[in-house]
Amino acid sequence: MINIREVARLAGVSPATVSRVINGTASVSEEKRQRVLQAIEATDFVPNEVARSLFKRSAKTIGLIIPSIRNPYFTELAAKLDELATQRGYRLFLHNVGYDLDQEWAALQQLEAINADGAILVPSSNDDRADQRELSIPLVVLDSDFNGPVSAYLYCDYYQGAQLAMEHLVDCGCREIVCIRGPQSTFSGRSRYVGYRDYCLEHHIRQRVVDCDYDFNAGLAMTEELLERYPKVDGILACNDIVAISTYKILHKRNIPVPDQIQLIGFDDIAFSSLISPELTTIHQPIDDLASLAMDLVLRQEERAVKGGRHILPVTLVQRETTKRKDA
Amino acid sequence: MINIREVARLAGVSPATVSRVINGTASVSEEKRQRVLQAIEATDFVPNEVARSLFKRSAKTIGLIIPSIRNPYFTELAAKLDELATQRGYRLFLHNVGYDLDQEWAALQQLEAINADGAILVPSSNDDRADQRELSIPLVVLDSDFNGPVSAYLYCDYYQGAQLAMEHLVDCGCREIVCIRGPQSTFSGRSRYVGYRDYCLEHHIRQRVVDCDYDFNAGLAMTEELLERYPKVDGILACNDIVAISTYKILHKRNIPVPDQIQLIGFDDIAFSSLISPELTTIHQPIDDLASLAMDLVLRQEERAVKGGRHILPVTLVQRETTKRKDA
DNA sequence: CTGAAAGCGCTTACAG
DNA sequence: CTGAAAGCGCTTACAG
Repeated sequence: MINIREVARLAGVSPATVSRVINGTASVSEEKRQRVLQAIEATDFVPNEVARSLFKRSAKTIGLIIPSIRNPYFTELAAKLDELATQRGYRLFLHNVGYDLDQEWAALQQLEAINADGAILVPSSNDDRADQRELSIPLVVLDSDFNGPVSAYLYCDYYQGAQLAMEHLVDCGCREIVCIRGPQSTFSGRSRYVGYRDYCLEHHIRQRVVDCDYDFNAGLAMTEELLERYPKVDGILACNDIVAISTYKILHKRNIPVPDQIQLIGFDDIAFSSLISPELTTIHQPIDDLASLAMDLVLRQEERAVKGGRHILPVTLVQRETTKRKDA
Repeated sequence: MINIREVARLAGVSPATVSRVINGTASVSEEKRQRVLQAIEATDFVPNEVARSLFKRSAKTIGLIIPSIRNPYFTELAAKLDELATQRGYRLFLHNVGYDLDQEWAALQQLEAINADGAILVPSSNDDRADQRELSIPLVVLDSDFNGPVSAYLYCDYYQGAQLAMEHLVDCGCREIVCIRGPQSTFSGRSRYVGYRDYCLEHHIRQRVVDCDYDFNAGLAMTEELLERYPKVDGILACNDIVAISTYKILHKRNIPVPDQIQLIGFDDIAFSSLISPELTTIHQPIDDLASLAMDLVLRQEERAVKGGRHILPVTLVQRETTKRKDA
């Protein structure tokens, strides 16, 4: 691997001068500039980013830590964040931790160790302590609200989302609504469920709950169980779209008409939810806004830290084909 | 940010000794070891990975460059590769380049610049020259077969896959099969189409082709066009599963029964293809094998380079619900 | 077993 | 405008 000294030697200048023309950080006589440029050309020289970032203490990198790369919601978020980072001259370093708290913590440490300029964390669990130790880089936490020395919190109003969903299901005439709740160790799982629970409490509706992980197979299995346990169900509030899609699959297989016999609503509004047939009614999360704000927050922190700010984004109901209003 | 000198000072030893206990790279007296461990504990010291990798010339990182993070096929590949890398003590650095050749090239250079230990590239185009310059790190190219100074090539037998698909469609009684072909600048798009073309040539079938990008919206639009252009179509070979899913959506919307009136087959066998209803018949790619082999190849290269090896994996047809054999 | 020294490849004051 | 020098934070021969 060629280095800056080699290039300097070839061009007959000092390494400092080479550095200056590469970075445009000071004026260099046109003649030497040309010689340097030629030497770079001739050698295919690419400056060693590691050495550079050791000196600069910045890697021009933002880390993103997500619980699962197999969930399109996270993937869509990552795609948007990636775009934004690139636009601003940063790289996005995606860490997939597979809902493993140790890996999550390791990822955070690694980001710190590679001089990342900031990290965006979607915690694998709301109980974790990943944020408890003071980190040397700005940390924006998404989809969680635990307390810790974090730069900023950012999440959607899931509680409100669940209420919206329930209201809608009731408007559609459902009387026996069961909630397939996600992992209760998770902020999204918890607050969506609490939204459902409170709605039931307020309206004197009996709670009907089934527990489920955020993945296809769990969704398939739990739907079977749900039908067993609540044979008269006429409305289902799924903890997220991928589970809702699994749910639909089982209903379809059993020839249960949707939305005529059972109405179904998901959460997230991933791209697939409007691609399947029938299209899924769901609670839409403003992923793009979420990503923009998150990126703003991590990068702004670089200058002045406004610790612990809380930012809550609103959520909307998107009615599509798996629910139908009574009067319609 | 605390550094190794601080820790050494606290423990009353030299930085070299601290380094030795951290890395277990030489024996240290038990007493000093304890003092060092305590100092590390007390300061929450995390060694600076940048400095370390500057010295070692290895970042314990493998880069993965994909054209699009929004295509589940790439995402599933990334998930598997991530698992494998972690298992072997490497990080996976995912670069999403959005089918942009400049970004692809930049990503490769960046990986080189950060002392990555190797790169796995899924090229955005078969025409690109990303591999033309000698790289200083091992490069395994997936889903492409261009010629260049690459460590290894690895792809599935798409040509064969397309033939399998055609055979199946014909067995199912289709007479007017149209091929929604993917980008012809792409190896997968090209070889799948060529498989279709050659099958048609051999069996004296008229080619019916429509061009499409690898994404949902394109799939939606091109299916409309296809129906316009080939009103008597009774079989569709889609360039990949996400396009096939879009195609199904349009057929469903128009009340065209699948597979009774039109039979449909995809390519890739992403997780979603068996989750939608009806389940999609498709050509299965052995993603896990692909990932394992790719990881083996990049890492093995570290020791001795076997330049330009070509590895072709077989592909299988998975019949599900969007096709039906005549006799069935 | 242990420390002082040199070096990984850059960049930036500091002089001139 | 330009070079010599010091330093970013580690690690590993080299002595002892």
